[in-house]
Amino acid sequence: MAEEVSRKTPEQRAGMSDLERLRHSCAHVLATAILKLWPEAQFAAGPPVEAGFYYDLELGRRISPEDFEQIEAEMKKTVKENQTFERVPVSRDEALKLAEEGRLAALGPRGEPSKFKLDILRGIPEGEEITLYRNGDFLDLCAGPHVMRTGNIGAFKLTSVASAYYKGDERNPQLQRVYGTAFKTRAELDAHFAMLEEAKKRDHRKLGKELELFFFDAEDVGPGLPLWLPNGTVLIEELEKLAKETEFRGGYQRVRTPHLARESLYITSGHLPYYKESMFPPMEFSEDAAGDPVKYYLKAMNCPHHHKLFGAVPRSYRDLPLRLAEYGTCYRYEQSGELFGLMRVRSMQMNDAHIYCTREQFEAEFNAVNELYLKYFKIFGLDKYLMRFSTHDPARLGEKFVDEPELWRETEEMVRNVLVKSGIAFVEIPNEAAFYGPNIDVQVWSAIGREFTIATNQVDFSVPKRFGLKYKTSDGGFDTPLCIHRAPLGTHERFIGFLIEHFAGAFPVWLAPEQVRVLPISEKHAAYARQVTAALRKEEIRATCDESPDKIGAKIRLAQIEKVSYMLVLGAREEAADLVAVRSRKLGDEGALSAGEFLARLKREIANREL
RNA sequence: GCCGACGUAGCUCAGCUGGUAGAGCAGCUGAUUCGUAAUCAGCAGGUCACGAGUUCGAAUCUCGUCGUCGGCUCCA
Repeated sequence: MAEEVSRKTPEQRAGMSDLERLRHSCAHVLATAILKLWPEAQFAAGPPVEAGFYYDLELGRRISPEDFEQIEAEMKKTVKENQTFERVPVSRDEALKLAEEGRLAALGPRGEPSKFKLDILRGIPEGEEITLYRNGDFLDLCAGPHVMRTGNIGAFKLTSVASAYYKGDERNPQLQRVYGTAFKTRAELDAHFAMLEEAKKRDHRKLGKELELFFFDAEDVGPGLPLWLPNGTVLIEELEKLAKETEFRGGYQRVRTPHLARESLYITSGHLPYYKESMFPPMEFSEDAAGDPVKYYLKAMNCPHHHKLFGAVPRSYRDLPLRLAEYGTCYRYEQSGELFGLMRVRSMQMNDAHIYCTREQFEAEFNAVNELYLKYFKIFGLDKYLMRFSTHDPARLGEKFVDEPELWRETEEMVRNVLVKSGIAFVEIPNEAAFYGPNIDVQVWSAIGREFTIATNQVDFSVPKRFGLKYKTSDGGFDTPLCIHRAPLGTHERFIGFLIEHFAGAFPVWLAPEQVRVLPISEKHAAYARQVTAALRKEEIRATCDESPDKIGAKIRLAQIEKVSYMLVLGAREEAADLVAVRSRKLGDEGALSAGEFLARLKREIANREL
């Protein structure tokens, strides 16, 4: 996205890795091939991306995956010819002339100007060097860098075709985007696709079905509205338990609020009309004798309700910081094309809390929230994530960002301090903050490589004012609190979607829907097995007993496939000695223990939330 | 919402250029009572997403609707 909206700096270009150069070069080879087949194609941008490259183009005919074979064959020819990538510096006038003649991103002169290249050219600031790159007959406006020769592209493959707006803007024409990937060697390419196959096995949508965690009934319940099966509900409840324990210790108080509210609440909060597109349409009816219509909206966020709770009672500085927490259910009308398994849904439960505090308390509170994040990430063994610190753009105060220059400066400085002090790696992105304050998002990647915000921590110094929230200060006056919105566990839907992929469905025992399955070897030991199962369940261990007439091998296989944490194999030997033969999903046969010893170990693992 | 692909039993999939549906697993029933990843046999399961159209005849061709997926814009 950034590739086409903002141009890369010369430093970024110089820093492009060998693989990125190779892929970018492959994009040129792709364009060369497409032009041989359809000379009228108009090209826009063709950068390397995380898993490969793409080139955007406009063409009267639709390119479909069935065309890939033909395109790849042409690409192979170009690679085989081992053409040199020649860097051609030109003056602005020369470049403009070539674009007018349709010779950019083309194999030769054409009747039509290279319209997208012309547009890109006009966007290049005065004084910046303009370069073209040539391989064979193909000439393109391009800042490079490239590999030396087309023959350096060892192995490539086209992967998909999609559509994209020119420069990523909905108002611009829609282009066809052909995706591919390339590597130095065939072996690396094969390894890449093997890795993708593996990733598909951890896809939460697949595992959600196999492990009976959740399901969707788009017909009768509605798209993007997940229903949680018993196994998935265990995950939810264990996460809530974790959150409640942690938040209680962190001085949070729990609250509960309804799922909907009248229109006026969202007028006050500013969600209407700015957020209206993302809200379900209102329910409208007349409530009073006068027959005046009233509108109710399903809540898209919990903050307005929480602000009301802050204001419900007179507050003093002695009450601050006030931390209100709720696993609130929100509803957002996400665009149909956006829905994606559990990762983007229309009903979601947020690990939400709002911390109302003074400016003096802010840094300590924000730091505490940050530490909470790290604590959680450690529990889940989450190490591949990116902290994204979004700040405002002073040039857009009063337009995109509330006009409080001093507060912006102050809070951003405090947030930055917290991040730097904690030693967490983060990237700072200007102009990306919410209108009411800076925020930190935690980015993670799904099994198939899509990026998501898993958690968020936002500063709000604007909305409390809109709600007229006040507390009595020590000198007898009134002040408006700052507010921190935080959701370190994000929403149940997305967080669990992420956890399913993170653990590939094999949850640590504290989270596992089924912690123990007792497997009697034959019917003769069913009574003993039931007794052991009952003893475990009495201790609130999620244990079941498999009394099917299957052989022990089949029972074990099923338990392994269903990713049960522990299996207890019970036969004549165990029954005689009052033991249980422990088999863990991870390590296999671990030998016999007394039921009491096994239970003690299990309870310790659960209490410590061991991975 | 936009562009494209796809939609066959609970799941994974077969069904060639139109001749009114098939497998494996899961399920149910019966037999088997077995020591660390699959015991055997039988039975049952589908308005081929939905609705129109073309045709003597549609899972198969056309159009529309809905949904899912891959992207784009957007977000937890």
